[in-house]
Amino acid sequence: MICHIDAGNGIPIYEQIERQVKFSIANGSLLVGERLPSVRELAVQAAVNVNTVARAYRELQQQGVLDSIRGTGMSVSAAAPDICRQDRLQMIRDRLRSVLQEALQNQISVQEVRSLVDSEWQSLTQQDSG
Amino acid sequence: MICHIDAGNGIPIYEQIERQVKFSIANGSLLVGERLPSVRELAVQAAVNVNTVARAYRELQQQGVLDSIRGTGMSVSAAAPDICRQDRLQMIRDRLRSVLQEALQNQISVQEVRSLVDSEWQSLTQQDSG
DNA sequence: AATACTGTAATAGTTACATATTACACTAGC
DNA sequence: GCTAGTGTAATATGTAACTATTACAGTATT
Repeated sequence: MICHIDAGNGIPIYEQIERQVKFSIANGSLLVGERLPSVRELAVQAAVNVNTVARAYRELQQQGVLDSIRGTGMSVSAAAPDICRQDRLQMIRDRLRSVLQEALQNQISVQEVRSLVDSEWQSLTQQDSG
Repeated sequence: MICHIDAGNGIPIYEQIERQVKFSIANGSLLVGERLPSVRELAVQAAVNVNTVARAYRELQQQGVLDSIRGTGMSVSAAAPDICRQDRLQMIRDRLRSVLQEALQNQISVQEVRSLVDSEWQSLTQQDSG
């Protein structure tokens, strides 16, 4: 589990962790029953406080994505893949919708948006500089 | 000047106001020399505190977009259209980039993103329910 | 002068997020 | 039993954003 935290995107850190765990499960990078890194371990790796990771794990447990075994750790629940595959595109869709809404309200055309998407995607895939 | 505030998009209110003023100037909805609504007036219209509007206006003034005349109000500066036209797509681009970055990091394809853009755009243009 | 409007400023209180620190309860391995 | 590792919880601190309120300084109109 590698975790990328972007401090400048307006999404709380604990939520970014939640999202990335869900994506990893949807991808198959995390399998049912597999152990997650401990809160302390992930906190160090992501340069973040233990409480922040704990909050992410707690919410994922409440959503039924993770099983918590006190003293042992967190593991991917049996129901997790279904949940996460369902959420996979929806998570992106919601963020996208917010941007498109602003664009639409301010007289920006679909063509301009499409063009921005393609050019930015190309810029991101050429090299992971950002 | 009609101002749409979205409480759930992670962007501070004062910044949303800034952006919408800039878009309006870039669009030609606000012309050079034109008076903006007073801080109190816009605060009521947007259901927001006066201080929040004042902060947006102050920052726009510091960027050279607005001229402030104490006792009279704020007006669109001569330099504003150039600045705002330059920022127009860039503001959307930056938000878009952040979403695309998350999509890319989590194994979502360009095709899927393009499809989301088109379907969400259609959903937004069919009727302004959001 | 009086009034009503401007922007501006200062203060205080609230909420959300994140941090640092300490402690507790549980489990596994020796 | 001891130790080292789990998740969990409580407390305190700091910061950013927002609100509410009050006050002040300038301008325009009457």
